[in-house]
Amino acid sequence: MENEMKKRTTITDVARAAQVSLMTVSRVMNGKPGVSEELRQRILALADEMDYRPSQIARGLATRHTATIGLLVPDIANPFFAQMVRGVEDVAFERGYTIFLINTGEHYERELAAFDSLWQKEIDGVIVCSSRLPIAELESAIQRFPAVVLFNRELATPMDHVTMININDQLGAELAVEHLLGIGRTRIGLVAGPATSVSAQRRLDGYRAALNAAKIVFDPALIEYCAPFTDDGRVATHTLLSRRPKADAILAFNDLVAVGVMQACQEAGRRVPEDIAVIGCDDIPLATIIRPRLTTVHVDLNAIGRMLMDSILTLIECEGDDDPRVRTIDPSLVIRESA
Amino acid sequence: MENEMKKRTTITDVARAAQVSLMTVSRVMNGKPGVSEELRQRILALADEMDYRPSQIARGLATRHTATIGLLVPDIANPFFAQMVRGVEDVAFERGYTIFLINTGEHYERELAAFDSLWQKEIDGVIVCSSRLPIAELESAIQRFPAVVLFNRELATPMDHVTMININDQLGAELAVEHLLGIGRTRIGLVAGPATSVSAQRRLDGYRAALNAAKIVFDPALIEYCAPFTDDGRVATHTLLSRRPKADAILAFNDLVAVGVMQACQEAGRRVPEDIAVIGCDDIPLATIIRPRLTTVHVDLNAIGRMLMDSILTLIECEGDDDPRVRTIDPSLVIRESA
DNA sequence: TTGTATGCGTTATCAA
DNA sequence: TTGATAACGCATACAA
Repeated sequence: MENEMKKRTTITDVARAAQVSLMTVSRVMNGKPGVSEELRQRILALADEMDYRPSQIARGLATRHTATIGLLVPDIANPFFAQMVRGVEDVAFERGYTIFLINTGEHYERELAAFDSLWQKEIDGVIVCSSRLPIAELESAIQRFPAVVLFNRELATPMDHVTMININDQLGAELAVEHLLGIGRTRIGLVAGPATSVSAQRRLDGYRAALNAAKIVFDPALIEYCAPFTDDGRVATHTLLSRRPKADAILAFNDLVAVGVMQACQEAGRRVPEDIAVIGCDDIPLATIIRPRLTTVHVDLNAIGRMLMDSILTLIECEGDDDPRVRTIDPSLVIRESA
Repeated sequence: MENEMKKRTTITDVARAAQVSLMTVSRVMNGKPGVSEELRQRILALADEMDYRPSQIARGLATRHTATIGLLVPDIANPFFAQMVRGVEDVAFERGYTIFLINTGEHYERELAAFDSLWQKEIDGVIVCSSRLPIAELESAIQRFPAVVLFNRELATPMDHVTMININDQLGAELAVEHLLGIGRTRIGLVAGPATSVSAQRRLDGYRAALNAAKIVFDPALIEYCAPFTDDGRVATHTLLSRRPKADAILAFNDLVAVGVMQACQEAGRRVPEDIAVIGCDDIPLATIIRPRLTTVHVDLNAIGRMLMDSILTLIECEGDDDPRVRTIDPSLVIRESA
């Protein structure tokens, strides 16, 4: 069996067919000046007829630009990232770029290997979401790329070719706790997510700050860490509830966890929101699907994705001199039925 | 501002440093024979020290292999595809390949443009999920690629370099309807999804076949098409219910739609599953999150993703002579609480 | 306005 | 076991 394709038409083929030099065709394909309108039209028609498409990889070798971006996410199956990735890819497509998607799976070696792999592909830039790498490793991993956008990670020393975009998780948690306080809840639990997560840490900070502002003493027994999934949230909530049966509200690390919290409450004979109010984070589609509808800290994931891609493009194309290197996104609270 | 990176070390740099020719280094990096063990070790050490990584794009130009696969999906934000993509990417990573992800957004021109874009990147193969292109367009779009895997689309004429993998949606629907029949339901509605979807068509076929086998006459008024999302399913169900108030079961196009069906039933004062049994399709994570837990037609999305990537690799690497060009995946019914 | 020579980083081919 | 040379397809710099 031979599955040899018919050879791809090259710029040379077109030049030969048009009886002109390579360069004339090259100029036409790149829309550069210096070709008579008549010739231009003739070549365009011919190229189209011959179904000629310039090889991006030959072009890349010559120009050092591949019109290609690396996108690192912990897990595309997580709706949080899936939604963002869609935003990234939409903008990429509009602007003629293509996305290399890699899942790190929260796995150390895999993330390092991913950087190496992308480096070999000579990408124009890389967008790194929620990297779990230690700060030193991360810095050395990204420094070699021409442009970098870091999502939900901060660098000690800002670098010229990297933009950092962060969700103000602390503010989000504060808004949530303030709302809970406002509806009269004072024994507020926190199902806090992974202890190693930067976001989790920032949300804990916000939680404490809001309690502090209301002069409520912090009770460590109201905190329970867990993996960022529904069932883990459910289990963690049972633990929390058995330790502090009088809790009258719970803030969850994310919406997935929040659903687990609600399940546990129901299993423990508590009504949501009457007995226990529940607030999630992120506002993924699930939040409006579940009953009671989830009150949650909202961020526009799709818009963030678009922003990530926009940012890396200004870094690449405009050399983005007058562009802020640090950007933060303020979430808002969406009040639905669970609190 | 200059964000010029330090130049990437090339094979020439390493050769010069090692006082050998390009070719020797090339042989070592590719693990090819014909280099003395001593030299090999010396060069390996040197390359490592100099942090040398071969440029995949130069290599691609020389070999016509880019270790790169295109992956077309309608929408990565759809958990069905997100889960599959994760499986694809996992295998790709294990095998040293990188994935170009593109969303077609169910949009005609965008899908065509995506094929063009991937063609220019000189990918080694493309995995196409649930293409919405008319058959002729699809065939002409894929024929130029060296290897193609088609998911949930069938070609009239099997081609040598394309493998087709399909979920047996008809069987899935049959299993669901048979179960419904088995628990005594006879007025079974179908919230059928998009009329243009191949899967929807196949599920309708299965639905009719199962009714037929049970000698129940087909009632078109029990069918309602809708977009494949929760709220659309909810609306469609209200329509269906107002037309056929005595329906005692509903099969939904997918799990998202099934949740909408359950919501509509509750809004219409029906209990699930007592008054109306509900069955979904796909078994996405949501199915076990929602209450009552969703009875659904199960497929292992992650495994399918892995299979897609495996298939394209055998097409590429083994020239897959003795490999079936058509493969079908039989779903199974997972009985939980909603039916 | 058009063309020629050269190089991008790598592998393939052939020679030593 | 090693090395020199020619591609791969395109763009840049410079000539005509």
